[in-house]
Amino acid sequence: MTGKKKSVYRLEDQVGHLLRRANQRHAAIFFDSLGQKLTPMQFAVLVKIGDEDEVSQNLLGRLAGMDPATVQGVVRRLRERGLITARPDPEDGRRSLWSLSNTGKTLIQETLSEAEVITERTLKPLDSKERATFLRLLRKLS
Amino acid sequence: MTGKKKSVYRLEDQVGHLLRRANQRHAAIFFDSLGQKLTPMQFAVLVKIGDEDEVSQNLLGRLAGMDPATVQGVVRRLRERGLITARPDPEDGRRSLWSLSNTGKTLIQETLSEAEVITERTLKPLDSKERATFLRLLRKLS
DNA sequence: AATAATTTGTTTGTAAACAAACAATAAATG
DNA sequence: CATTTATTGTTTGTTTACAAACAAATTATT
Repeated sequence: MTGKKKSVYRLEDQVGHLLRRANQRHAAIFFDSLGQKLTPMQFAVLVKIGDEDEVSQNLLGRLAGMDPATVQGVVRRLRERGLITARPDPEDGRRSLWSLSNTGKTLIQETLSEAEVITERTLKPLDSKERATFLRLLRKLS
Repeated sequence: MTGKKKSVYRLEDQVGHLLRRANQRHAAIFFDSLGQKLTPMQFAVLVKIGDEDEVSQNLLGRLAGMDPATVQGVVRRLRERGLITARPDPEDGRRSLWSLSNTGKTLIQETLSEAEVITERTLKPLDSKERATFLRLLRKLS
């Protein structure tokens, strides 16, 4: 009477679904506190440009984990708002080098502490030990 | 000489960034195996309609974790492909009740086992115990 | 029954996300 | 040097995602 138990596909148990939901929750938390100023990706791009001083679009995409076609739009909108500026790379005719404008620098400084609160709020359901475990395993999946 | 250590905001350590990256990886795995047939959300919606037999758009959104405005588009495209059909709810003039067409049922049956492989591939970097831990903690964050 | 509040679904607008195809430049290879 | 290969960035098209404002139908309240 033994046999293979019929597997039921439950969407809410799938890792993909749960990752998506966790992402949604984080995005909502982000929007709640910084939504009037920046999107998560705009923030990420500003942080990364700030880290590196000057970066090409392609490098920026690799640093922030974005497709080149996606970088395009994010960078354009930040430029339109005067948060970043570019100069042509003297050594490579294809590239332009992006850096933070003063407005951009100010905005990042203003929002960095908020960003830490966002991370804290996102991880609130986990205690300190769980957080470490979760982040360690999550890193393996990314 | 003690003092608060200056906190450095590293994007790649933030839970939001890692969740996003893990999601990206999962989406890529999904696309690799089912990308020519369905998107992750189309698949999720089909599964959920199949679970419930008949559902309204709003309920569908809650079941699959989607905004009503997002459900719109997903449902429209599935209908255009003849994978789902609707009838007006006789008891509520606002609703329409959606169900799988025969084509939709067939497609789900064909793809369900692939979906399990996708989950498996996504979780590959974790061993069995890590998977259980990860899913437990991830659930707390969604 | 009349009014208020809720629920269901739509529309518009903005922002990612990425495949696919492409042009231009640079680097490697013969 | 000439050709091939790789890199950088763009454009187009499709899909998801959600805020915000809205119309229509239902339910609750007075």
